Amino acid sequence: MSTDNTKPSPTRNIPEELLSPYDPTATEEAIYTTWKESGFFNPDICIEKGIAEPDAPTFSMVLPPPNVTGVLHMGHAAMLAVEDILTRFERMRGKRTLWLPGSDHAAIATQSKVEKELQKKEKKNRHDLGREAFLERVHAFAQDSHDNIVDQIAKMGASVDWSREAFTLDEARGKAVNEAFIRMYNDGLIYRGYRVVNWDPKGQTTISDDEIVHEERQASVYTFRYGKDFPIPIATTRPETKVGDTAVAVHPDDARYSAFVGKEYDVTFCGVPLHIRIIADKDVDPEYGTGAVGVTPAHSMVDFAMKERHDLPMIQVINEYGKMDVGEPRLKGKKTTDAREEIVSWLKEENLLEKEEEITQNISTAERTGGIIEPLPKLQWFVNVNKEFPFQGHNIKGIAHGEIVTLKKLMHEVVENGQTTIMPERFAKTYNHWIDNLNDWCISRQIWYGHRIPVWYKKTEDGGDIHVGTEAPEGENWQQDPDTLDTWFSSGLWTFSTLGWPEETDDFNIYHPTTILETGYDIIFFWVARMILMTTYLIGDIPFKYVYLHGIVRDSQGRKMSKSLGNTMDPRDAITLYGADATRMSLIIGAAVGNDINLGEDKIRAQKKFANKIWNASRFVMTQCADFDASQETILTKSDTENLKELDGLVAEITNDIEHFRLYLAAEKLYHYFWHRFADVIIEESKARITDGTPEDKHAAQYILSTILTTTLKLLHPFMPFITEKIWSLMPGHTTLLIVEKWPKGT
RNA sequence: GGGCGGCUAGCUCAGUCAGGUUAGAGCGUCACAUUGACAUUGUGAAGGUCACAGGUUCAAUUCCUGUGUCGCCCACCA
Repeated sequence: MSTDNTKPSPTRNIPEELLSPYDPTATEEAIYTTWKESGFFNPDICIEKGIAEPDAPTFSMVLPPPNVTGVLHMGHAAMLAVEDILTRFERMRGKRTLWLPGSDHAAIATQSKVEKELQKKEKKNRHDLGREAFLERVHAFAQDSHDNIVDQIAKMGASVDWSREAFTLDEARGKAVNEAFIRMYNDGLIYRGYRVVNWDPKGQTTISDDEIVHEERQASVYTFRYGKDFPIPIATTRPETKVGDTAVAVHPDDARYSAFVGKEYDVTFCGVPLHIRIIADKDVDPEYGTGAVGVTPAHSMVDFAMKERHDLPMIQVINEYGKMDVGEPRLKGKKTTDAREEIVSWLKEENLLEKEEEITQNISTAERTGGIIEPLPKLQWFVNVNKEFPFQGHNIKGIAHGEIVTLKKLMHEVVENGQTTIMPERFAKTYNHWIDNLNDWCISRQIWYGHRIPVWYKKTEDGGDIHVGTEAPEGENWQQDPDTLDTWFSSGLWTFSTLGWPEETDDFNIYHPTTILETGYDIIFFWVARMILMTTYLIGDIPFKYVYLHGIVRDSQGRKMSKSLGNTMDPRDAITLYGADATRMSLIIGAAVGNDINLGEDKIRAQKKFANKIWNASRFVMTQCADFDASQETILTKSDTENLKELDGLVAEITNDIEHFRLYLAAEKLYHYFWHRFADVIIEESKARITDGTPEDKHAAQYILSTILTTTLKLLHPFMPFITEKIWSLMPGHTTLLIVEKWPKGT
């Protein structure tokens, strides 16, 4: 430092630390440690220390548990900022405030990540290691990610109660998962069924409908007949599946084909004998293609549904590896794409192909592995969303105890009756639409990392026994189901599994239902809907009163951040360069509920300047008020009174905005007020009064400055916790922490 | 195919889901000033037919209808 000491020093009364420009990196870690050690993140300690009354209203929220697949991105940072603002606000308002952290094992995402690494580094797959050894690897990876994530959450300043931290795959959550599964099984809401499911040949597991991503591809659609004498031509994009056809469906009113309905034909299709029945089904669109559909019950969900309606046979011709599984040597063992070519050339040879056209079609791929979904018939576990059962709870408006309901009905009801409010409102429509089109949820996965299905099988002479329970029953040879549960099954329990359920705990009684769920709109189906499903059924109550959906953080041009575009921004870098406070502010300003956030570095830099402004203004006020005597009588001028009135107005507005989740507005107003009213005008005007004014005038000016500073620091604290806490600690007479100061009230 | 959202200053967005004087902010740009809280500064300026077209109204960026455009979600017309 090259500070020369020759100048008269107006700064002699301020603490050393305030002299240099604000340096977030030097401050933040120590401040976070102070908070953590104070215990104020934990509501029990707040009550113990008199910060919150024992009977104060509660504010509770779970942290959407980040996946233990790596590090946090800007979207997480935005989420943490919003949630921490709400938490700090309510804590300062004296509520019993709980923000409960944790992480998600993210079954398939984590496993496939570890598998990829294993393949890349050691050229091994999970079977080379075996279940136990492989799981050890996954656990080590998950632990590592977890530690990183915890560190990042702290760096953002999140005031989560670490003493209650949970993990979706820990022992306590395992109990909740088993309890939920067993109850649902006993009520007939979970069943095992042989159905066509979404099979991911790459990940070698089933996945749910929601884990499918549609991708547009060019494809050929072929119009042909099974044989020369077959009366009806059909069209398909997947000729290779046609060796599994057992019917041709036409519309009941289609005059062209009505004469054939009910007839049966035997043909040999590319060497494979087929027995085809002509059926009439209203699901067939007579306008499309030839108006006739080849029905392949084993390899198409719609066709499977037709099979159920018309009692057709089902022949599986493709196996789990996406290879043909039929006797004909031309096809057997071939990949589906190769088999397709074989069949097309066979059709040409036989002169059966009538037309070939190019179309764009949507192809189903697996979200995590990118594998192309192969619909296959498999014996799997499902949650039945349409099954009727008597409602066991008491806390859902409009539904009486014992009333016959379905899971769909419960999910609809709590949003419709206003018990749970989805924000922004438009997403309630999306939510309802999703429920209306919801099919049974396939919850079993053929992967190793996750909650093992609590079901036991035993082979017997006349088939087998099944037992649903946490432990194997008495007797020999019981084998647990090798499959694990969809990761969202355990996250669906998150609002209450984290509070000790199924035990009757104080935490559960006090903090459930939670006040608000803040999460990204991209997981409204995966998670929000599943939580509502699980909670309404298992608890007979809502999981949360409000759902605050935030958008996606994009780059400054509105593009999605992605590694391939090279426009990603690591929150850790942003924090290092500009500080956590600036990073938080940049993610809040301009981010209305449900809107995507365009974030450029400029925006963060601007907020760092703001932090510096706060720092310097505070330093100035402290200097000027060093000789302020609070015991002296204050005579305010008219403009002083107006300034205080304006401050009161600000307090009221900020309070109102946060209460209504308009954080972006509150942040902008604070920014504007502090900089352009307080610093630019009020402080400027005070300068002359303090240097040249009468003692009374000087005193009044000092009173105004310190009052405004004190109040604005409180208002700013939820948004910029580190710098405000730091300044607070440097102000004379402050021995307590700003984090638990009382939120200001307008007069 | 169904549904949803955006379109306001060069860029990113506000405009508080109850229409009304010169439509706001940040960043950027330009000019000037200042080293006595802060050059991470101050003052000032330029810059907008509020996508377009109809309609309702005394009055529309704001309400209604339609069009265009960009984007998103859902959906196995084989």
